[in-house]
Amino acid sequence: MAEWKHEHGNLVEDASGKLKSHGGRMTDQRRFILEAFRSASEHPTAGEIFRIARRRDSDLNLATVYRTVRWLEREGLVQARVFEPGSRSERFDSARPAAHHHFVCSACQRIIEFDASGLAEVIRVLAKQYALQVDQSTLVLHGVCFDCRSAAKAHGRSAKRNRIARGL
Amino acid sequence: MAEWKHEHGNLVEDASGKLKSHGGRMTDQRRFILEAFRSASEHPTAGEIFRIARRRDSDLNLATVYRTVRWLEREGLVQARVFEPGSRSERFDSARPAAHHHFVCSACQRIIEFDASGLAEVIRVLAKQYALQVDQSTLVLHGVCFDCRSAAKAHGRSAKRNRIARGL
DNA sequence: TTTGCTGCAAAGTGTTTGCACGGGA
DNA sequence: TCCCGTGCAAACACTTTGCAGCAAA
Repeated sequence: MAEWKHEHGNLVEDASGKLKSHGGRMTDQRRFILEAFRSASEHPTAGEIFRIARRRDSDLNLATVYRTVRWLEREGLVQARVFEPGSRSERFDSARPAAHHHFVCSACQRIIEFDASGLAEVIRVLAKQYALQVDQSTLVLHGVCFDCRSAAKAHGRSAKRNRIARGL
Repeated sequence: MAEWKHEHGNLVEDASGKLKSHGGRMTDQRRFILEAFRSASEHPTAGEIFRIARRRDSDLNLATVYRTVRWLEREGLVQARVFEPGSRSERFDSARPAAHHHFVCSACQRIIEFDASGLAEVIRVLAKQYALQVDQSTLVLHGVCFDCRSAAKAHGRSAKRNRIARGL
């Protein structure tokens, strides 16, 4: 995975561009939200973005965060995802062109991204076999990440301590 | 896919078994819910199960449906899934031992199951590469199914008419 | 009689919407 | 001036929970 915390690239600039071409405005709130998105842990929820952005504008409202992420979604700059039923909140993911997939650690909740190049071939075969037109694929793996496995092996270093070590 | 509507097998019997071994009771409500599950379209929501089961017991309550499906989930007989963020409800899936994956048709909303045998190898490689312990994998494909593609090609047979033809 | 299951209503969570105000183009 | 974006509160959709009564063992 090289770096589990990947670059969100130029979300702010991309968004500014989209705004200009639609007669929209780059307000302080939007900038704070975009920056929060960028500094948040991977795949933040609306609430997580809100809590971070609010540090810069204590009057910021959750509704504004939702409006902004939904707008980013419409513009194709981010994607909403639900990684597990039961955790009822959507997580937002910078929608990069290359298909990227996710591993969710059931111990520390970390979400690791990866490219599954081999998957493309599997899907191609399936599409042919079942005569499907496949537009999008989502692979989510659940299990235990390397750190948590090492931790468990080492001895009592708990998933909780892993989370804390990562600042979550 | 052989048959898109697969056998839910003996959900009722399986459930009875689990009930007996835990001192539980097979009530009418539970039976109606289990049978509704079986006769429902693939991957029903709690609401869909409720609407069907209520035809047999007009006093049935949604809360009872939720309690029952959550219990089935705990017993490992069904699995909750969210196929698309934005459709806020969970869908329930008979949890068969073999990993099975899903294709969601964006035209007629049909959910098609398939076995992706090739996927296992892809995952094995990923697990090794990233040093992950993978316990569960979920592959969801979005696109257009064979029927809807044919329909579109044939001429105006709409996705809606497809749905109706399938009794949804 | 004990205990499990139910219906009901209320609460809870995450997300969306109507509205009036305020500020930028 | 126009109208976009905001905060606020209410509405929403889905799911869960507390409780009292009922029913099966």
